[in-house]
Amino acid sequence: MRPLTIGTLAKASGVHLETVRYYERIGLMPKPSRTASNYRSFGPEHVERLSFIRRAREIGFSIGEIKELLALSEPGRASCAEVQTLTAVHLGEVRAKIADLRKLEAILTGALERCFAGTPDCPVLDMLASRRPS
Amino acid sequence: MRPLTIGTLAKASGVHLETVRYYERIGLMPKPSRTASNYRSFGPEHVERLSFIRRAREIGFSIGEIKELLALSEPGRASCAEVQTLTAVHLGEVRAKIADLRKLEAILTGALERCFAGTPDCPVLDMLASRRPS
DNA sequence: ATAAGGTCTGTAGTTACTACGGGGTCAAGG
DNA sequence: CCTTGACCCCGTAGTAACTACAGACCTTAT
Repeated sequence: MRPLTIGTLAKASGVHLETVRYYERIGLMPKPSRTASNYRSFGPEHVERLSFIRRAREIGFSIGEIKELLALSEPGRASCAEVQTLTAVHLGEVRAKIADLRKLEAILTGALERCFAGTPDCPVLDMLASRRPS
Repeated sequence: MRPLTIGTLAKASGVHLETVRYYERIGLMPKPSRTASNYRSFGPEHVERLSFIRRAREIGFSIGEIKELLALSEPGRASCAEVQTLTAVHLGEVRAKIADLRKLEAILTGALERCFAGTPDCPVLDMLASRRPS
């Protein structure tokens, strides 16, 4: 497997090309070597790291959290416990967000149901105008 | 009730002071009249509008959507149907987000459970390294 | 009179990208 | 050999929705 250009790496990892450069700028990806004509030159380890990052982002980890995960995943750091903690914190955030959204769902559903009941004024606007959540 | 300063308005409506100025800049709040010394001067109608905006934001409407809601709520526009549509669209988005987050919750929970089972390698990092969602 | 606290403007920082503009480079076809 | 199209370079600016200054001015109370 010979060196990949940034475009090939982007396709291989499923990350937008400009995002790869962005990750390099913020230090999430290492600065790669360059060809004679100053093109970035990547290897399979970059595909792996970038794919890791993409999956972690999809699961909702922040860039900061991913930096920690990557640091913890370096060989020699028997850090499962710390990864666990980080994941548990993130899981808590996800659950909190779900709870919030369910409340919103109930509010919106309630307002819409009153709409279909054919009330004179608009129940959605009423709700927004005067915090009557029920 | 005499005119309110921006700080009083902010407290009365529950919106951060700098956010009030921001809303004015982007045209979400009207430009208020000014005192002789150039202080903004607000009335109760501003408290109402700003509270409406805050509640709509809490329910997750975007600034753009709130602009529409405010336009639709002006007297003379019997627009309950349009408000309904907007709300239904938003409700759809909320439900989609809940569905996404529940998937994430399952993934994270699964990874953590395998952790507690005391496997040799870190299941969370394994999952991120090699898309094995099960 | 002075000190504390409120307000003014404009600008920059936040998160995680995405898009542009103006230029250099590479590979294939004619 | 030259051109055309696709790729790459860098730096900057834009996105959403704020939040946080800095430095100046004003008001209120002691």
